[in-house]
Amino acid sequence: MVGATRGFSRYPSNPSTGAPGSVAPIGAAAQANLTLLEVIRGLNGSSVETIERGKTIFFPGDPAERVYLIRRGAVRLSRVYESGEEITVALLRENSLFGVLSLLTGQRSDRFYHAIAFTRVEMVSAPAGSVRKAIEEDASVGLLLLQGLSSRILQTETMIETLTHRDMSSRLVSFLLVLCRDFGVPGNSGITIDLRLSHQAIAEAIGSTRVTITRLLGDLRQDGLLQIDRKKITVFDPIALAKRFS
Amino acid sequence: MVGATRGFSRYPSNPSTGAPGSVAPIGAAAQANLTLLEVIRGLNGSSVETIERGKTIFFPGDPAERVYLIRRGAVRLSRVYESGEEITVALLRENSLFGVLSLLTGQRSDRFYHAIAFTRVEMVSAPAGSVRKAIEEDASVGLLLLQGLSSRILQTETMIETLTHRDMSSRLVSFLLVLCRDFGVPGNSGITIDLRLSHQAIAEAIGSTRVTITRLLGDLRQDGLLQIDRKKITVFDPIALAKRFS
DNA sequence: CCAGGATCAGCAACCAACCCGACACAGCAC
DNA sequence: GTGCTGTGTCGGGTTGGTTGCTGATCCTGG
Repeated sequence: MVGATRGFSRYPSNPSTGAPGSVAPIGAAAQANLTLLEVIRGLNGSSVETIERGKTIFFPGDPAERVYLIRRGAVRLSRVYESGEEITVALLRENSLFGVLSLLTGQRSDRFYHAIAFTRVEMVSAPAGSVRKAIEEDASVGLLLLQGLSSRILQTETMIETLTHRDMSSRLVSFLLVLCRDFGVPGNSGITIDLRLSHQAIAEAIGSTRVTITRLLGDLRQDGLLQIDRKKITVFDPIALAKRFS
Repeated sequence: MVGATRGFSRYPSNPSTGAPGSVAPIGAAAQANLTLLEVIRGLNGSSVETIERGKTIFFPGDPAERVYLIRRGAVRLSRVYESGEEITVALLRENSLFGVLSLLTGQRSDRFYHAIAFTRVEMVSAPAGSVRKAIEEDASVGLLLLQGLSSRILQTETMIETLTHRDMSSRLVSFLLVLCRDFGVPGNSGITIDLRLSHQAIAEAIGSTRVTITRLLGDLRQDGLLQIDRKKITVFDPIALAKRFS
């Protein structure tokens, strides 16, 4: 253990959450080269669904009985308050697990988040009971799930990092970098975030307001750091953007 | 599915994260009534350690090779920036798993958080390899870990909720409620948060500054909502405190 | 293809919350 | 005693929330 002054980078470069679908298969199910997706699809009571953008996957208060895995698209977990205000708790990408609450105990429990399709979503799901049984029958299924959940935790924790920045500019920059990591597709002029993001949606994710996001995005665009074309943001150079931390 | 106007509460009352140690044992290891703690303690290469308050458990940059479970006390995961600024990513309580990064892939990876004992900590740990092997031998171990991780995710997500509040007052109140949930011990005059929290520590957890926390805590105390005795906060009535959301 | 509505982006003026810097003092350890 | 850490307080200045309005863009159904 050396001192406390090693290379701490502000750019979220968690190696393990870098590439979607990077979960390495290990164990018996893996020997057949099964991915988590194929495992879940093979379970009793599983289903494959396509959900249109904006449609609800589950409501708060619904019973938590299934586990979901995103095959394509993005899902937004949010919390709705009495005031009508809504905040985004997580933006889940391909290969993300959600609805894991249902795995927690044997007892019934209810969803407390609202899950909506942020884009058109293809996903597979299975009853929590089947998942539990599958784990007992084939331990490598447990391992796959474990790895999926671990990467969810890392994702969520980088989001916490983003949210503890005090000034909104840093917060926005940090969030954009997270989005590049999770939803970025490289192009010839930079990384394009493959989501149609309204300013309002960004505000709800980082705890700000629509007006502020408009202003800050305008600044970043004027400084030649990014470009917005039909609600899709292209970050020209993530490294340069990362220098924008205050 | 009924309408969108059901009882959304701002008070974090996630049933499944309510009581520490509420992970219900299911499966083969569980038939011997094994808890996650006993399972890990029984693994090859496991160790039981006691860490003094303020001591480091692992540094960023250290190789990620062990999985930890807190038996007693609290652990702080934080990120240190070049500027010397430090933010808290998670405050982990008894029965929380951490260091799960090491489970992710077969390859080597490095810690990117700093884990320090926030109180005196008793914990058990085991090499990631042993944990993997244990899962393969006994599937119910996987289930136990899965449940541990699920509850970590829920915990982290409520923290995100806390951090998306726009005004610091709401953020502080929300954080205090989270602390009551995770570290609260009921007494005759309310719930006491069993941590010695400096204002600075709170600021680092909710993305604010020491001065602001001092002011806001002063307000709450003056309004008869809480009491601070030798750095331990007692919330008289969480419900009343929850009304303090702006 | 176009009309009409809904959602979204951009802008300005106002104002307060809160960050910053600075300082004084209390408690505790050594 | 002397540090050290933590708490309490005060102004000045700025970020960013709020409100309100306008025009652009997108979507849908005729």
